[in-house]
This record gives sequence, C-alpha cells and structure tokens, in this order.
Amino acid sequence: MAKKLRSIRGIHDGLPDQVRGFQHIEQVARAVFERYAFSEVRLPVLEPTELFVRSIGSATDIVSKEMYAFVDQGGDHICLRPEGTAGAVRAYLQAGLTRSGAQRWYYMGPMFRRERPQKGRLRQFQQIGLEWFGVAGPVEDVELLALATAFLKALGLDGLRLELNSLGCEQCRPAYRALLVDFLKGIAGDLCETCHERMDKNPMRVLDCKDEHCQHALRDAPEMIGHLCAACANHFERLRQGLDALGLSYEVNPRIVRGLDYYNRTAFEFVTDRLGAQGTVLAGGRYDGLIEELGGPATPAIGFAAGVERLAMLLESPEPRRPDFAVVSLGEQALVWSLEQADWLRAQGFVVVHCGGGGAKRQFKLADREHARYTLVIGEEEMQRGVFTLKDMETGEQRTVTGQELVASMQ
RNA sequence: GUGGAUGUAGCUCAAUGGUAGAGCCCCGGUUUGUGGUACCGGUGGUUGUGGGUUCGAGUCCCAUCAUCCACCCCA
Repeated sequence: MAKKLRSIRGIHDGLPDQVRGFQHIEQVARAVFERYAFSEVRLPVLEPTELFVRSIGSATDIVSKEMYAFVDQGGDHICLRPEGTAGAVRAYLQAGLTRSGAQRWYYMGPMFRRERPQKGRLRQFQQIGLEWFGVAGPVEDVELLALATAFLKALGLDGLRLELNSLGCEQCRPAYRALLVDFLKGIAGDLCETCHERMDKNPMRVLDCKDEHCQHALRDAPEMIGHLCAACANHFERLRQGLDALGLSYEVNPRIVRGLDYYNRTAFEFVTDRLGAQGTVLAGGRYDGLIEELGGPATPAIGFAAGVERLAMLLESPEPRRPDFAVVSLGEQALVWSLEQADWLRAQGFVVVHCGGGGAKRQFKLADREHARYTLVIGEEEMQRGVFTLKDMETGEQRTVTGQELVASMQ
C-alpha cells in the first residue's frame, strides 16, 4: 500500500477468527428466540434523522452529539441508526400491524454512534435486539427475562448479574423527579461537576454517579422504587413474583437508569465485571409510550438489545473447521482429474482444500498448515488406477483406496 | 468532548543522540511422489505522519493521526 488506508476510527473489520464467534452467538440467539416464537426482521440501517429525535429524545447524548447524520443528495435528513428499537417501531407502524395482535420480533445488525472508542465500545457495533409489541406485562416481562436468561445460558455465560428496576410511568415519574431534584438541590454543594449537569439534563442519572463523594451524599436520596404509583408498584411486584417462581435470580438496583427517554416501568441490565467499565452486555425494558409517541395507537411494548462484541469478548472464539481432506496433486497430467475429485468429495459433504499442484513437499506443507485430517495424494499412477493414496496426517499411515471405499470409511 | 498510556519488518519486541536488529511467520533449498523436527538461503522498514532542535534524531521538543484504557455515555 502506497498510502495507508485505514478503516474509520472505532470501526473495525470482522476477520475470520472473530466472525466465527459472532456467528455462534447469532446462531444461538436464533435458536433460543425462535423457541419463544419470535421472528427475525431485517430493518434499514439508514433511517430519517427525525425518527430518533422523536423517540430517543433530543436531549440525550446519542441524538445530540453521537449520530452519524447527514443530508443526502436529494436534501433528505438521514442518519445511520444508533439503536434498533425506534426503527422497529417505525416498521411496525408502517406495516399497519397495530391491529394484528402482539408482534414478536428480533433482529441483528450494526448500529452506529460517534463516541470515543474504548474497551467494549465501538463506533460501529452489532446488536441483537428483540421487541415484543402489544403486551402490557408483567407476565410478558417475566417471559422476556426468562428468554434473555435462556439465551445467555445457552451461550455458556454464567456469572452475569441481572439487575432490575422500575422507572415508573407518566403518572408517578414526574412527581418523583420533582422530589429528587429538590433533594439534589439540597446537597448540591457535595455533588461533582458532572452531576450538576445531570441535574438539569437527566436527574435520575445522578444516582448512578461513580464518584464516592456523590454516592456518600446520595445515601438518603429518594428512589423511584419507593415512589411508584399503585399500578407501577403492582406491576413490579408481580414481575418479581414471576421471576421468583421461575427461579430466576436478580437483584433490585434502584440506581439503574435507562439512557433513552422512552423507557418506563421495567428496566433491566445483565452485567459482568469482566469487561472493565462497559460491563452491560444485554439491557432493555418497557417502553409503553413510544408507539403512541411515533404516531400510533397507545400500545405497550418491551424489548432488549445485546451487544454482540461484548458477548464475544466473554466467550472463546470457536476453532475453525478443519478440512477433512487436503488434495495433493502430483504431475501435470493428474491436475485436472485431481480437481474433479476434490469437487466430487465436496459434493459428498466433505471440507476439501486443493493444494494447487507443484512440488510434493510444498503441498504437504500446505496440507499440514491447514490441519487437514487426511491428505489425498492424486498423481498419474492413482489416476490410471482410479484410486487415491490416503494419508492419515496424525499417524502418517498411508493406504490406497477407491472413492467409494473412502466415502464409506468416513461415515 | 476531556484525561492517561502507547506507536520500529506481516506478528512479538530490541537498538548509551552516532551504519535500524532478533525471534516467529512467509517464500525457496537440503529431498523434482510425502508434512510436523533440523540445517542453509531469501523477501520484507522513508522507525504512524508532518515540522523543529542538532554536525547527526527510532531516541529530545511541538503538532497531528491511530490504537488501548478511563471519564462522559451506553449494548
């Protein structure tokens, strides 16, 4: 390369070793989600900018400074999606499904946020998301958490902590918020600079501050949990009963706050302490107001998103599949026939690499490097007799076989 | 957006301000029908980039870009 061409900052290439891990996660997700009768949807990566302004909230960091938004050649304001829920709701409304009963959707694909990269945080990252439209819970909340748990368990992830909270609703949150702001004003002198900013933008975030002084000052802060309206309190209580009944362990964390404006009531995070500062691996909650907010009828809904790269960091990437056979072709005369034999074996379902002809030593080296289980030597002698020389690469044993014998012995 | 650490061969890393090196990998040979071991040889670098200081800069200074980590925020 004359000049260094690099991918954009925070946007990484998925190379084979890593992608095998992604594929495994996706495969497990599909299997588990389908068992709960969810269906995959494929949604646009490009959406109108306004969609996110109206759903996530214009004051959030995501919308105010992290979106890849631009005006296209036709003058339209479009952006790369920073998350999946808003687009899913848009699609649900656009397809006219509001009177078709509950919809169970999942999707996987890239999201884009222009943040400063760090461990577990990229500018283009992949999410596996799931949305359940038209269900008010709390039964469905329980089922969704059971599904999420089943997914993570199927991946072999243990040691994840489920943290649960209720964010209240339109009825009870405003009063609580006012109460909290009053409290915060009283202790403002003890709060850090960023907390002062949070007091205006999103006061509930103050509760989540990592600063020790702030946490000390906040020890008597009012919590949403203690100020839920009767309906929200009942919802939360029945959710907890359901989780207990299914034996799903969790801890109530009154400080977890979902970052996006549209969440209400149930909020949850599956977190690990193995990923540094970005320990949230799967998170979501209820967003009963969003569909109406985007122009549809009042429709309750709940969903979550999981970070694929974060999950992958917690798992071993699977080993590549070893070729069953490496074909070593000796002599110009046998080359074409050896290629035909390689294809014939592939048609039988075997993984076959052809070593390209040329020197025997070179080809055996390739076969070794590919970690092929067997090498098939195909030279002029074999071609005339219609057989292969089969070499076991571990024992070094060699014998002559016909194609039929070979296929039979591999069953 | 803020702060810290780090940028030398494809990879992992050396080089008191004085000729840019090693190991691994890759290619070839010792063996023109036999790999993993061994030996021999070879390819490969404007030291991230651009300035500055100096007789002389991989080394010191400034800027910039990128990576990593943390803040912020979030999956």
